[in-house]
Amino acid sequence: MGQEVELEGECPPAPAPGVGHEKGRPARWRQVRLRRSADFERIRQEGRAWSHPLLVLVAAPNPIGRTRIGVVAGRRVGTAVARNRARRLLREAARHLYPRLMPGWDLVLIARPPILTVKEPQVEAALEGLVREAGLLQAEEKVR
RNA sequence: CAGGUCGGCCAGGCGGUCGCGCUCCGCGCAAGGCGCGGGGUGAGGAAAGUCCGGGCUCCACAGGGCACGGUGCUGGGUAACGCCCAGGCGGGGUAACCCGACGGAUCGGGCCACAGAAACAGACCGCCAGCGGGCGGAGGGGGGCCGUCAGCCUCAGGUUGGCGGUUUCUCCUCUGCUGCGGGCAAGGGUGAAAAGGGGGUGUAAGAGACCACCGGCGUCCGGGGUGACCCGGGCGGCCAGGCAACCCCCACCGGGAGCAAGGCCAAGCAGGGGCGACGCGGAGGCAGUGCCUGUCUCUGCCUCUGCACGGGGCGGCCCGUCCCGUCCGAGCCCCGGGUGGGCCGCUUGAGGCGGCGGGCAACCGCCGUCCCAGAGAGAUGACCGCCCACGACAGAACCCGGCUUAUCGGCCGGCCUGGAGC
RNA sequence: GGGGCCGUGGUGUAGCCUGGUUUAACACACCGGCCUGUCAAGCCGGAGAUCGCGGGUUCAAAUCCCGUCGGCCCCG
Repeated sequence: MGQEVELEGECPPAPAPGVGHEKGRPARWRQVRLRRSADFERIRQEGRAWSHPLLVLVAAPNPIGRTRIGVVAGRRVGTAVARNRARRLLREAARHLYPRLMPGWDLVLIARPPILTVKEPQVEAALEGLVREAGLLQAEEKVR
């Protein structure tokens, strides 16, 4: 628990002081990801979903007060190489956007096959659109 | 130069910014965890499909028979293989070279549709001689009849003979059709496949029936080779198809499960129900009991043990073997409850590279040198610039050896064929 | 990591084990006609199949063998 306190003080709030620039210290991916199958089940059952041709966002609030993210690429996406690529794109996009997310939510990102045809900025733009639609961006972004 | 064929290698590169797994060093902290800084390192030739073979681990070390499955020319390589190398045989190609489930069809069973006489056993058409009857044709002989001529007589007429004719009878020869019981298997036809090939002798007609040659098959002898097999010679009868990716036979191989194997630590929980061998005996010990006070009787409990029974390990069965148990009950089934954290296994290995040596080769031996991913929602990505033949198939999950499949292209080398020049 | 099943007209299946002779069968769907005022049902007729793909065995393969591709399911 002590580590989590430390982590909380270090990661999500950090970018806030910046002048709207996302150059803040990103979170350690290993600590914010979702792992357990039960978590995925819970989020997809209780959460709401927003979709885009490239991916689907499912979000549900959590009691931890931090943002946690899980990434999914099903067999429909393609072979192992294709699924790895899809997950990497989603992780990279989520990493860039992470500092601007409202804490206290669990997010599941589900890859769709067309994601293999685009480059990372487009994935990031799509994810940002979905997050804004879901109202999970930090206040400063909403103002802007 | 063009075309072909075989083999080997590579799998975008460089620089910058942000980011990830593992690891080492240093520093910090309410410290065996986390953070920061720095260094090192980080997917493939197929990592794939999971089609074979091993290592490793566990299963009360796995023996025999049957069954089941696999493999199938020979020799070698290997930890092993269904892989590789070399060789043999067969097939394709002008050649280099490539392809081949390539043991057994006189142990046996089964199948070979349709067509065809017949599919492993025969005769439809056909060829042939014989026999018998019938019908027909040709030729001939005889008799009869008719005509005619001649002779003779008892001259109306009769008789004998010649010649000619004959829708007449009979016989013989040849021949056609048909019937019967035979011989033959050359030719025809059917078929994917039909009893060696074509030539001669021979015969009633024919046939490997016989004769040379050729082609197989079997067998024997000699020679070469470790062997598959090859070469030469003799003999034999042509005894006689194909399918074993149908059963089968022969030889060889195979115990089962799989790193979620398996081991350790920590945490947590709650049990309930059903089925189940309803035995016999021996030895020892302890306790109680009886009176004939003993090396005794009976009862109960514990331990060991024989037989029987139940269950379990063995993919299946039997034998064998081992283990647990026989009512205070092994084991099995159903319902319910808990955990789903950490560590080891986990990467040094039949390992890579270089050299030397052996071998035609696959491969092996010795020496030197190197350490080269170890995740656990699962690490390689994002963006920019430059170069070029504009980037394919595709991601380790215990580890190796193969096979198969996918793949943009590029480089190097050996060999073959054709053309031109010197 | 183990194990199993299935690919046949548009759809769902049969045929495969035991190869051949049937033109690869059946139902629904489709097309045309009859019936009806119309539709449906019914009746009559018709079209539609590289048997997933590539090899092999065989005289002959949807069927047997090998390889390969795709889909589905089960166990841990």
